[in-house]
Amino acid sequence: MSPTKVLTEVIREWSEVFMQRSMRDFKRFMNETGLSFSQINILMRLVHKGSTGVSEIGEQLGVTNAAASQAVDRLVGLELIERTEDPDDRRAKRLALTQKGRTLIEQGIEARSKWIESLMDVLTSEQQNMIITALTLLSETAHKTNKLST
Amino acid sequence: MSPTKVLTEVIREWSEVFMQRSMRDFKRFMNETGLSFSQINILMRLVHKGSTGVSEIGEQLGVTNAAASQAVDRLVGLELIERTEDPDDRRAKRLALTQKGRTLIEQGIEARSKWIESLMDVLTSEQQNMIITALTLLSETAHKTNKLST
DNA sequence: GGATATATTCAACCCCGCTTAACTAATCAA
DNA sequence: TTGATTAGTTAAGCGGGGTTGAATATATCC
Repeated sequence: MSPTKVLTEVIREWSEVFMQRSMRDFKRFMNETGLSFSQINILMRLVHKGSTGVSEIGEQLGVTNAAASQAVDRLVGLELIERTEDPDDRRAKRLALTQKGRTLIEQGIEARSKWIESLMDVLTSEQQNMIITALTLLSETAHKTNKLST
Repeated sequence: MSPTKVLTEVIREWSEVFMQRSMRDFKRFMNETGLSFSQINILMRLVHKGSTGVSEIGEQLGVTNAAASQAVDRLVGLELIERTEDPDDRRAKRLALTQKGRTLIEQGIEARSKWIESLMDVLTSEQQNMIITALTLLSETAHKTNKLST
């Protein structure tokens, strides 16, 4: 087997395992919070980007502005995000997480993290160190390449 | 900083990066295929488990059997899964992916994999090897512990 | 063989999230 | 200034996906 084949195979395997697990946890998170996939998507976006406008939300989700506006409205109602006027362009709105929203979404990320941590428990500290190095490298690379693409 | 702190911090960072990216790609996949979160969840389950009954589906999704039955029905209508009588217990149905369904969901996994592969492109082959080893280890560990919990 | 349990489906109903279309308000440009 | 564009909201309507409750068919138990 060629080295490239090994690489893609390993990644595919890991993606499948990770997705399988994530789906289950994510569904559970949706049920617990009562939030929809799109709503969580919006909150995640805001964690990552700080603040954005309604159109950008719609664009990322691949839905119309109307849909985005409605989704935002529900989240504002739940006090998970704040919607204020953009002082520079008063047509636009600035959307940002409330503390409540931030806490909630970070709990979701924590839950995901905990699973990987639990995997670590059965490994030796050398193995753990290697994985730490690997994941750090992947995160850093992701950040660099994200800057280019987004 | 203690070693444990480093570990949790690294994992949290990676989870956030990965989730952020996954959400976007996943939503895109949903839009392209026209499938809902639950439907994809069911298909993923079948990729993983081979074949199951309707009740198990409902259980995994945390919904009633009626809801699971309806969801299954729609997927059968789309020719993504097959529903046949269980010869051992003729009250039950056996659900399995069609070739069409299998292909579709594997494309989804492929898409997820491709992102990680693209990250690899900018790394040296030593770094790549380390990541391969790390992910292999994680996958294996996940499989082992899954056997215990499920 | 009759009562009970299990697996699934059917029927009626409700809510959410999406779409299109119409509307308001602010900004830009000639 | 006015006409076009841009950001966002609102309204009406549709379909998906959820619920409960009853119906159906098969299995199991005594």
